[in-house]
This record gives sequence, C-alpha cells and structure tokens, in this order.
Amino acid sequence: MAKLQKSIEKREALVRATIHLVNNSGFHATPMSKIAKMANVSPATIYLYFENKQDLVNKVYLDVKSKFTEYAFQNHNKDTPVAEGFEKIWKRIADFKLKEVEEAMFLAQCDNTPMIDEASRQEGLKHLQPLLDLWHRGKQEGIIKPISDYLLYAYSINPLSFLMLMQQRGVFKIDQDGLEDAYQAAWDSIKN
Amino acid sequence: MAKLQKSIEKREALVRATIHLVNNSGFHATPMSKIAKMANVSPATIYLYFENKQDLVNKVYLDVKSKFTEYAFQNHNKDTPVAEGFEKIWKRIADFKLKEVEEAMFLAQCDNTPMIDEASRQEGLKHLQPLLDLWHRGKQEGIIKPISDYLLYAYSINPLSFLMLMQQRGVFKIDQDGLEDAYQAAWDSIKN
DNA sequence: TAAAAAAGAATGAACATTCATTTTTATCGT
DNA sequence: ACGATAAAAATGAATGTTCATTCTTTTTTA
Repeated sequence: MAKLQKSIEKREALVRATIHLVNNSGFHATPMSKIAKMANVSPATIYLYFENKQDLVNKVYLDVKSKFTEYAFQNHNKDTPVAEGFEKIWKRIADFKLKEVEEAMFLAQCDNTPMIDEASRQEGLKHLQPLLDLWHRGKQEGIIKPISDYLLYAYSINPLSFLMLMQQRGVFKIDQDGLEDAYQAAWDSIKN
Repeated sequence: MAKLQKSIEKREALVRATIHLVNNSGFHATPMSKIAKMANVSPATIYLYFENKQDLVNKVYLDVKSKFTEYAFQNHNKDTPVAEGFEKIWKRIADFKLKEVEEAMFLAQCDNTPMIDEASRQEGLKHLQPLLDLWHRGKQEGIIKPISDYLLYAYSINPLSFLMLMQQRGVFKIDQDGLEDAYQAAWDSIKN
C-alpha cells in the first residue's frame, strides 16, 4: 500500500488555472472541465484535491490571501516605529499588487462578490492582524488619527486596489513617482 | 393596432429583481426564472424588454450608474469653488451609498468582475465627467495636488466604497462623526 | 378586431459530479 | 536488484440536473 502522496504540482496547477479563468470569466462562468484542461488533468482529478467547486474556490482564496499577507508582512518587526512600519508594509503591498497582478485581481473579485463562503471570508480577514496591531500602537502613541480601523484601512490601503485595477485594465500606468505620490497621500490621510 | 407601450413598471421590477438577486448570488448563479419570479412576470417576458441575459445586466448597470451620478452631481454648479464643490459631491456620494445600499453594492460587484461588457463599462465611465472637470480646475488653480486623475479618484472617492461595503456586511457602523472623519481624510489626501 | 404584450411549457445545450476502469507508485519477499 | 502486488491516483465517459432561450397559445389594449 502507498501513503497519501498526491502530487503537489497538480494542486498548484489547479490553483493557477482557477485564478486565471475566474479572473477572465468569473466563478460560475468557468466550468470545471476548463479548469481541468488548463491544469492538464482530468475533470475527475479535481475531486481528489477538492470536495467540489465551492470548496475549490474557497481554498484558492485562502491560499492567495495567505501568500499576499506573507508577502506584505515579510521582515515586519513588531518593534519598528509606526511610521516606518507603515511605509514598509504599504510598499510591500504595492509591490505585491504590481508583481502578482493575477492574484491581486482574484482577491479583489472575491472580496466584492458573493463568490466565497462567509466562513472563508472571515478566515481570510484574520491574516491582516499585524497591520491592525501596528495601527493600534500608532493610535496609542498619538502618531495616527484616533479613528476606526476600517477608516484607516479604507484610506491608506484600499485605494491601492483601485489603482492596481486601473493599471491592470490598461487605463493608466503607474510609475515610481506615482507610487510615491500614492504613498504620501495614504500617509497624509491617516497621520495625526 | 397598438403603439409600443410596454409597461414601465414591469421593466423596473425586473431591474430591481436583478440587482437584488445578483447582489446575493452573483450574475451566473441567478437564473432568469428566478428574476422573472421575483418581478412577477413570466421568464419569456424578460425577452420583451431585454435581448438576453447579458443585455439585461449591461442595461441594469448603466441604469444604476446613471442614477448614481445624477444623484452625486445634483445641483452641482460648474462655477462653485473647487473645495466646496468637492465636499458637496463627496457627501452626495456618501449619501447615495448609505441610502441606496443595494444599488451601490451592485455597482461594486460590476466594477470588480468580468460580469459587464467592456463597452458598457466604458459607457459608464463617461458619467463621471463633472468630477474630472472639477479636478482639472482644482489642479489649474493649484488647490489640489498635480497628480493623476486616478490617484485623485482612488484616494478621495474610492475608499468610500470600502467603508460602505464594510457597513453593508455589518462589520462596523458609520455615524455622522465617522463620515466627517472620512471626508477630512479624503480631502487631506488630495489637497495641495 | 387586430396588433402588442404576456404567459407557460418545450427544447436543447452546458455543466457539476460520479462511476467504472486503467495507470502509477511504493513496498515486499526473494 | 527484481518482479509481484495492492493501494492510491488518475482518467474518460456517463448521468442527471439546471437553465437560457424559443415556440405556441392566450390575454390585454387601443
């Protein structure tokens, strides 16, 4: 008898195919057969890795969210000064969205549609804890405005998503200066 | 013989049903039969008002986008000072998103998925012209930062969408103070 | 009374999932 | 080192359902 040893490459191929196809057609307009074809497996094989279509997309969402937050918080140190920590994280997030365009696009779609289970959505939120911690410290130290966490998030991080969406759609191109302006605007909007 | 005189109420019921169901299940997960049922018409009747499902959702999108911008720019005067015009429009947008929660949610979904035809998307963008005009004037007068229109949009208007999304999801509640803070953050991030 | 509007049932295609087989893999005795 | 073999992994085809759209008939309107 053999041990449970399903190919990790196949799973990754399935995840990549799902992201790509869902980005281009949406969840329900993407047949399992197409995902299978793009990942070079049989449709039936998907069901060895995931329970069903909903489970597939939930898992892909959590995978991508993890990858995103790991990237965003890489080298983040709980003890760095607030302003410095914020700048670092903000710029890591920008990097991620510029480099991993497909993943970022996928997250945006998941966060704005009823595509993902509520439970997985909640689970995904937890990954942002380090950023919340930073904000709380910033507020305690009086460095940033004493406002709701969601306001902080909305004004400092969320606009990035819109910028990247526009960039992806080819509406305009962001350069280093644009990025720096955007960072300044982010900081201006939340600093005390 | 009768003149082309299809019931305007039926069309409106269809539009409302589409918004509601798409918000709750997504475009492709919403059958025409369900839209028909909620609007109290036969499925076949939908095809008297719209060419097909895609045409239905495109038209609903443009209807809602128009309603949104009409509301946002109501009483807007080309000659009011930039700062005042911006504040008025910003607050009208906030009002709309608070009052017309379903419509706002629907627009967010349309803007973040491949649900809408590219042509309709472009068409929808045109409605924002008055806001662009205001910004151009603001830049000429040196009142607001000389940065990309999309950056302006991202930092001053777009975060609202996120706030409202959070509010819709019951994650937190926005009050008058929160709204005022949000407006200040918006203005801080773009003013010169 | 004739055209427009609406209806409900019928049609056919698309799709998620399952089923019956085949192929691959890892371990075993020799 | 080598088949042998049994479990795991993978497959392609089959199944049954769901749904957009069309067709034929009925109802409403002018």
